[in-house]
Amino acid sequence: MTSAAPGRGKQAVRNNVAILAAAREVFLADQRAPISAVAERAGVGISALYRRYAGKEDLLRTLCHDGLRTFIGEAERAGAESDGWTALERFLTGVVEADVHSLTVHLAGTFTPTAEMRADAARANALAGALFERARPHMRQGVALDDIAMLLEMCAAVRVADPGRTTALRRRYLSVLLDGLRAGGSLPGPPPTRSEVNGRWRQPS
Amino acid sequence: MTSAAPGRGKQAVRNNVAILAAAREVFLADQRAPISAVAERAGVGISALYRRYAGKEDLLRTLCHDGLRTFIGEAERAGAESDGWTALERFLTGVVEADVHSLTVHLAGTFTPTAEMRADAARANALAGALFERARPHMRQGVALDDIAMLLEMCAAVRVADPGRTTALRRRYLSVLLDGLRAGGSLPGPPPTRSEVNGRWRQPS
DNA sequence: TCGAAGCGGAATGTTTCGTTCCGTTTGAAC
DNA sequence: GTTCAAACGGAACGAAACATTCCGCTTCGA
Repeated sequence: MTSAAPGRGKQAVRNNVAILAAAREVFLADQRAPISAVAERAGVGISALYRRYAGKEDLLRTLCHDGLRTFIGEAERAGAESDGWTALERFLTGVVEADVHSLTVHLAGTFTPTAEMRADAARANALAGALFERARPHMRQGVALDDIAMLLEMCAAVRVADPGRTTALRRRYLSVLLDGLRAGGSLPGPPPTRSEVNGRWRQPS
Repeated sequence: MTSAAPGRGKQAVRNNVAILAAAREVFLADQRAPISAVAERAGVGISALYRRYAGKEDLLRTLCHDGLRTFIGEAERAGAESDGWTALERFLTGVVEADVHSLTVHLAGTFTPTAEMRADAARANALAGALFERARPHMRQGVALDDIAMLLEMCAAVRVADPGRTTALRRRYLSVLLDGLRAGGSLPGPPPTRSEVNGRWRQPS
């Protein structure tokens, strides 16, 4: 599909990217947005969407999978830091800035995950777990890996009209949270369980 | 409507409460829930709803206004604490436990506020501002009142299937946030502006 | 026994969307 | 310049989700 096809090859290549970018923006702003909003934002007809994706669910799944891969990439890159705390900090900052959480957790439940996605999710979890373990000595007692997932969720909840400001504010509150993780004393109650954190994913039927 | 009416007075009184409680539960779980879900949860027919409220918007407005009053009540009660930090802490804990935020901010934009609501909102703001000022000496530099609004929003984003666990987890992360607020050092970027925080409210047409 | 206050829930009308379909456009190959 | 498969745009269609209305039935104080 590079340029050797008869017909509108160039436009098709451009649209491949435009559609994914538009879908990202639209579904980040509203996970329940209609698919027509994606087409409109991409400056494209609806048929251009259906030529590429079998349906809405397929598009959402693709988007979510992309987010998962970004998550994995951030984790791998941050793992190169020599200091454990710095690594975790860099990882979380990267994830928050990419707004990966809105692409993954918030879209979960709107589609049936593939086997490959579940494998990637497991890998993502392992990487995050490793980062967490390295950073644990720098944190207060009782903090668990699943706490981190919830903190990311909290950051994703920060949202104002301007996307740039949204990112800036998230950085601000991630900073508060990270400082809170290093404070002394113990935390009230137990951390979330694995199933509480993963409760959003739809089971493959 | 106590018991002097002909017809089904007793049932009506019971339903008054049941419907509001059901609406609270349903709309806390999903702000876009259909009104029929409220009736079902209350164990009541749809007409019982429409006898009391002019429509969905009216019900949502009532619910939101109740939340606003709870917010004010918490602020007044917490204001009685002698220590400024303890007062803020108690206030925020109370607000988070009552899940007031999901009832107010999350429902804003789904109805047109009344003049009385806007007056109450102003009063709520003033009370929160007073609590914040008293606590400010205990907090790191650069924290603003509007930051507090965002922190509440972040807590409201914590949600798992079991409501009891949801409350417990929110307490846990509120604790992290509060410790983060007292940490040293400055925060990245400016706090949110008033309009960023209030952007959700629909203007009275 | 009466009848007004309440109620349940089917019926209605509307809006919102996902998906399909078909006529049109594009551009590489000849 | 002509051809034709690849792509498109967007109207049309059908299904689903909802808010609201309506009407016949129930309850219970007088």
